[in-house]
Amino acid sequence: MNANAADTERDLPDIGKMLCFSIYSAGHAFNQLYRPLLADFGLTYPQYLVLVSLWSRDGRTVKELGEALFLDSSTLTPLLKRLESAGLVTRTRNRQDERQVLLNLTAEGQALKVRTAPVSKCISEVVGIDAETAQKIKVAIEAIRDAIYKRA
Amino acid sequence: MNANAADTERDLPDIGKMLCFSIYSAGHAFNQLYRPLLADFGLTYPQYLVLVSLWSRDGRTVKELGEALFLDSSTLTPLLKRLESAGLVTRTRNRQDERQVLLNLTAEGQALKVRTAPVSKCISEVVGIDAETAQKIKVAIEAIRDAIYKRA
DNA sequence: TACAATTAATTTGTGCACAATATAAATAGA
DNA sequence: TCTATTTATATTGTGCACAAATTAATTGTA
Repeated sequence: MNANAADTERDLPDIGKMLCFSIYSAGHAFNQLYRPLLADFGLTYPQYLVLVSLWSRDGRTVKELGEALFLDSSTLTPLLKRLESAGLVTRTRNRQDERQVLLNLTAEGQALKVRTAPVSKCISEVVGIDAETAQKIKVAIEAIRDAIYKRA
Repeated sequence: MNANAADTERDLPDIGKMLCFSIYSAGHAFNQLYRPLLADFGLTYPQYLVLVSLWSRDGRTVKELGEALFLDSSTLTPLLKRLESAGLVTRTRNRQDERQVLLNLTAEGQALKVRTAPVSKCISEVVGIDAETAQKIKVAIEAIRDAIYKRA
């Protein structure tokens, strides 16, 4: 193999060396880990993330929720309608600004905060790393995510 | 706030503290970063990952590809049909075992290996971290992914 | 050789995820 | 005030992602 071929080889993508693929595949792994646990409550993983967001701050608009989750309204609107159909959230137009839709948890939606508590405990047990290590990895991944969104 | 309330609070999920959410949102960020770059070649990010896999080992079955990408055939079959329609891969039943479908790159599919080389270069520039740091993060994420798949 | 069990791929149905577009309300400027 | 622009949601269309069920081929076993 000559020098040029070696140079070319070095730049070519290899699935085993791609950081993006590790993130992509780990995302699927988490989804599959959450799925059966959340299915007991009739929830999907993205729906659970919406509820987690609302549990810490209720009464937000779709846009604010989207900023927290890095999702836009075309993803959230149908998802929120499903949560509304399930009786977990209400969607009401803001009287002060009729463009906005305010999201509020119902009593049942609030109650899931406590009822689903064992889920997050189970997740951290399976992942099996200590809080500090997890925090370090999380910060590193967030830095990458934020770098991408800054440039793009 | 009494001790019980503090204990309860500690266990409740917070989107800002969840490692899984950083992975989930970083995955979307990568997808959005790749999208316009790959659109020039008529590819989606998952389609690109399939091609990357085949570039390093051509002639695999759907099952083998799925094991490499952590995807099952119900995801891959329609994706591979689209790549076939685009003239990038061929799908042929294995004569030795008619249950299997062998995947092979066409000349055009092979050619994309070189033509898309600038894409991965662009990605690493935007992510903007050195190879060693990226490697460390990748290994940590893979360990989490593998821990999940081992238990689930 | 029969025929049950396993395996590989496909099909079906549901739910994200997102670009592009549409709609309607609020705001800004002339 | 009138109209152009901006903003917040919703809609449409395409493509993953996966569980569950289906089909067809192979293997195991009596």
